[in-house]
Amino acid sequence: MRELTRAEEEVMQILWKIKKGFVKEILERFDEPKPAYNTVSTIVRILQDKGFVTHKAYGRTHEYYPVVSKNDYSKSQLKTFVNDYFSNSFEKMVSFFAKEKSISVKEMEDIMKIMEDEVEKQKVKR
Amino acid sequence: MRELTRAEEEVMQILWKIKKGFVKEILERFDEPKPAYNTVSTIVRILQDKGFVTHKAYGRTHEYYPVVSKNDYSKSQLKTFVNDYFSNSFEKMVSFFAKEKSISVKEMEDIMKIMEDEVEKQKVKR
DNA sequence: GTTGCATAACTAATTTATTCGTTGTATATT
DNA sequence: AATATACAACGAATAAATTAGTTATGCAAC
Repeated sequence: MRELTRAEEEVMQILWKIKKGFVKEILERFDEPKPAYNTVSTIVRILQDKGFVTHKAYGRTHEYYPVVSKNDYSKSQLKTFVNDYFSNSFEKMVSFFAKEKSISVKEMEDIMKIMEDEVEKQKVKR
Repeated sequence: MRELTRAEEEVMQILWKIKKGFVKEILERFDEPKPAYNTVSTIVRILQDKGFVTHKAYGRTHEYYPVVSKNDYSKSQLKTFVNDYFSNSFEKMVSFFAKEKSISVKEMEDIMKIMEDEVEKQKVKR
């Protein structure tokens, strides 16, 4: 999956949030100082070329919406990250952050609960 | 912490791996097609300006080594990622990947073990 | 000392990304 | 129908990143 540049990612984050929108609506979601209308319009068209969004035309105006979901993109991004920084091991990554105390006890307990359920589910399947 | 560009990250990954090295040694680690010596030299000097590496001079030649550890950089990167894609919740991220089956049962079991230990450690401290 | 080689520093060239002005066209307004 | 408005498309201008040529300096070999 192609990478998003900074500017492109910012637009995607907005589109993921609002689900669909006209350039004008995307522009509104930008923090000050807002870019020019044309800047957003250009970025959106680049995103379309890259296959991240598509549009529905209402006469002359276009309503854009994501084709690549935030989940799919984040999956691909984290995969690259885990590969580059934790030799492709999720376990290494998670345990690193657990030991670094970047994950609170509460979070760890919640994660463990989810994992227990998942492990159970996988076992049942067999 | 500043971000690394693609080219910069590639050099850092090499430096993190070899611990320290002269430009020539860094160059050797590149896959074909290797960039020009000067390209690597420039990137390393940019990394120095950005504070990611420093050097020890042996006469006219410089031996470069990382100032920012791979751990520190990955921590900062993942923090940004979790913030942007999982509203700053580690738990959301990990459980998303657990449910996506990007984490194997074996990995989950190992992670749970580590978390149990960590939770225990945290509790003892109080 | 002179020549040749290795290297860092500097700088130019190229590529990629970002930003936005201009233009043309469709639609709405009068 | 004429004018105004809104928008997408285009493309120019700028900025940032990447790549590598050129230059200057130090050191080694002779």
